Amino acid sequence: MPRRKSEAGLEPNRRAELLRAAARLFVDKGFAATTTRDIAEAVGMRSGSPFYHFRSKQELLKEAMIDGLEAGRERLLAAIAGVADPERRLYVLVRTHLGTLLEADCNSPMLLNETRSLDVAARAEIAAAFDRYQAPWQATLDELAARGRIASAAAPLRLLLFGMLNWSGRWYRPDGPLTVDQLADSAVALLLGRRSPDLSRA
Amino acid sequence: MPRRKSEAGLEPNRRAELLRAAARLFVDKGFAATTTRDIAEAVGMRSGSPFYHFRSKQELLKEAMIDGLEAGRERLLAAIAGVADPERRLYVLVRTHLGTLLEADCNSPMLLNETRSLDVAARAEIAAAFDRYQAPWQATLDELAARGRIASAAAPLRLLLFGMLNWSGRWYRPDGPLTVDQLADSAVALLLGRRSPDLSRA
DNA sequence: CCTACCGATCGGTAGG
DNA sequence: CCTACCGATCGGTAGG
Repeated sequence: MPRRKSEAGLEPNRRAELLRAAARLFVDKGFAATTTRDIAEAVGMRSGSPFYHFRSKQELLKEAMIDGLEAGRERLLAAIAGVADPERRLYVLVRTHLGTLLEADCNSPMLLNETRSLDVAARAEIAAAFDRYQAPWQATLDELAARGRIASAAAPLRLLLFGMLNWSGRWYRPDGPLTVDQLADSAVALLLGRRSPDLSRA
Repeated sequence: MPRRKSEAGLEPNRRAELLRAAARLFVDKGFAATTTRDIAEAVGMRSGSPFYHFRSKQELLKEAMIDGLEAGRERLLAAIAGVADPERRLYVLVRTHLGTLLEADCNSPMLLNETRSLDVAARAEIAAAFDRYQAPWQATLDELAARGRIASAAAPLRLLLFGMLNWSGRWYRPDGPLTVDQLADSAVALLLGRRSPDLSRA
């Protein structure tokens, strides 16, 4: 069921619409299993039309990933602005990240999966965007390590942290027994070595 | 470059060979991006021949996943046999799981990703196999919780744990600075709330 | 397990 | 952004 016909150029940003639809489909079905026809149909276009906006299916993926990471980064920076206490800041980072992953309609971190579908040049762009996304995390972990609240801000800890958060995109169900707030609490408690007994019944 | 011709039935188990090749390719390129021709070629068959052993590409995936989970489970059970202390047993579980994931040539847990490509019946079989895989973990976590060494053995903790372990399949490089032993140490230290200062330089 | 093949689908393009 | 289309590839099958 196609949407209304576009009025010859009056449509402001079909490109952004395509990117959102593509991101959603890539997350749900995977890059290879998603058809450019699926994407076109999702925004009410004909099969060839996405190629008026993007050179290739790969470019659609690359742009969707970079846009998603950049939007996520801006959400992070806005959320931690003025949060001086590093423990509190870690919580805000975790909660905001889980929000992007589990609540926003474009859970971009899950797309990191699909980097393998890109060529070397595009991979480098993704890596750079992900580094920017990681920067506020690294700063906060460094601060926590300096104060002795975590053992180390070195690679293993940061990667284990992203692992436990990102994997939740695979199993978390919004209609399940666990709220995103509770999940964020559990993750932070685990990281900071607290017992968080209030969650033992979740 | 095809292998030698099979001598009419003397070949014992081409089926298992196909499953190993399929698992490897599915992990590396993803299910949808892997061609049944890729799989055939990997074991020196012609394009149509895998369908002599398997009804469909989906069946190949399902069998590869179940075999992988079952093999992983047997490795787990063998490794923890006779390990009475639950903290030590947790370490052995983590280390063995990481071995399956990062060292064995069939890192089956990564295939859990591809469950979405299966129909409902097959998904139920996978879920059952994964439950069997999880059983020894749950028992150990319950024991640790009963002794107060972790806050809770409820869902969030177990899922966060699998998350941080499984995600490592995405970034871990055997030729990198981190050994699998060190990674296992970091993960267990995080879980049990220890500081593990010996890893602060990794 | 191979040969030979089919129908369907897919990414992408020409030309407007 | 649509119409109309192409070449390539893919999962799967018949028949031996």
